Amino acid sequence: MDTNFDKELFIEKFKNSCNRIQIKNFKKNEIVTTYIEKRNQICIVLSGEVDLIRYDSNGNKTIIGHFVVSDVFGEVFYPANTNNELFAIARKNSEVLFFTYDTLFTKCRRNCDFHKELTSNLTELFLDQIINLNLRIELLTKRTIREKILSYFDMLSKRSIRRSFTLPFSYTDLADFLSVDRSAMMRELKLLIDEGFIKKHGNKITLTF
Amino acid sequence: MDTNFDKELFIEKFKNSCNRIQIKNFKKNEIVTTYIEKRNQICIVLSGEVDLIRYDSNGNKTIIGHFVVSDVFGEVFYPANTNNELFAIARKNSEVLFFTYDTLFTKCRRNCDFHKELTSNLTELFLDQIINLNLRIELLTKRTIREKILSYFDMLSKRSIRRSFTLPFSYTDLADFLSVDRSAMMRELKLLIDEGFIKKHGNKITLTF
DNA sequence: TTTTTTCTGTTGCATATGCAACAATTTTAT
DNA sequence: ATAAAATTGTTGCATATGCAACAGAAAAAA
Repeated sequence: MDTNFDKELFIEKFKNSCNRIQIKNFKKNEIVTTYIEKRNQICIVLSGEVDLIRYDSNGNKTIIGHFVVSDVFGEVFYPANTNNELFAIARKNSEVLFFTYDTLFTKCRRNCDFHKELTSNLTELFLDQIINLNLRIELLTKRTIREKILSYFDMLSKRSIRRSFTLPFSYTDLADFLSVDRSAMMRELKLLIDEGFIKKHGNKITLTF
Repeated sequence: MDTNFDKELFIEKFKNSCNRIQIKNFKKNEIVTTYIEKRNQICIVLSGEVDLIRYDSNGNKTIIGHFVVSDVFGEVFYPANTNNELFAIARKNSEVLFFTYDTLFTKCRRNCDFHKELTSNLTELFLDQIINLNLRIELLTKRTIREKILSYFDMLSKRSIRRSFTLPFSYTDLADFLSVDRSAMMRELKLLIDEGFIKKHGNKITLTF
């Protein structure tokens, strides 16, 4: 984004100016929230990383979303009658800010002027989230495992401005994120290495094409 | 959404109050916009339907998004260095509103007070778009064609509040939307019919489970 | 440290899905 | 009205992917 909106600053302001919000800390692997009838809840990651998880009836785990600092998530982003059981889990020790969407449109007790700004800043956060979701859809609509892997790696490469980067996931989780079978993904990774497209040391990947 | 924000009204206001926006009409199958360096462009569907399309190097067509009245789309929702060639095409005769994201934060010539409201209303539009994208991701992360079909049908069923509904796509396009092979999808549809899960007359589907 | 758990890497096999191809039907254009 | 184009419905075959299973490595817990 080439706007001059300062997310960090916004979050700092958010944090200190309003009594309608909560900030909680979570240790690695703690459940941050479940998506069950907290209809208007919005969460913002202040530090750490949070994953949104779905287990289907076959026991398949899918990492629906992977959120980092300043990313927004929460049940408000799902339609009311979803029959999915989703839950957010802290992947690292994390700090998460909670509020309800309604809060935005009513004054808080202190009548803080933070509300004036909040809406437009929230627009920016939402925009970023839409961009993330579109990237995710780009990935998921790729037809083969190979294409999914390469798209994702390409994205990480661009993000780090290097041909090398460290995966934010274990390989097990990467498979769940790309929504493919782990062993099939490992097989494809091996092929990509053998064919000289990538190099791999632990969870560090280098693109060689 | 259970807010009292009136999208139709907002769009009407939008349409009449500001000189920073454009409204264009498109006939069925006309290209609405291509995603090439119109970096901050935002589009809103005022009437009709618009699809966002990607063709990959193998000639596979994917319907990345399907937009209806009050849905937002545009290049602003994609990161700058996307190597995807996307374009939006009118699926029916459509009316589309265009503006640039920057416009929001500068006054227009008439100094209309529409800007005051715009941001918060845009937040609502963005929120709706996030919900749509999350639904799409739900679909795409389903592991089998059968699950994708049933999830999608379930969604349409809930939306129409009936067990019967009309597909907004041809079957060819439905396959491109679910990101699967058409013939494989047709085969699976036939199985679903044979096993008594659904009924199908033309593009009208009835759930029977 | 030692033990336990999770993750990685790999393979054989089963099958769901993709691909190609075609006729029949429906829709759109002339 | 007629021709052209697109969609639907179907099938045989090839293969990419999923599934199960396991051993070794690494990480976490005790």
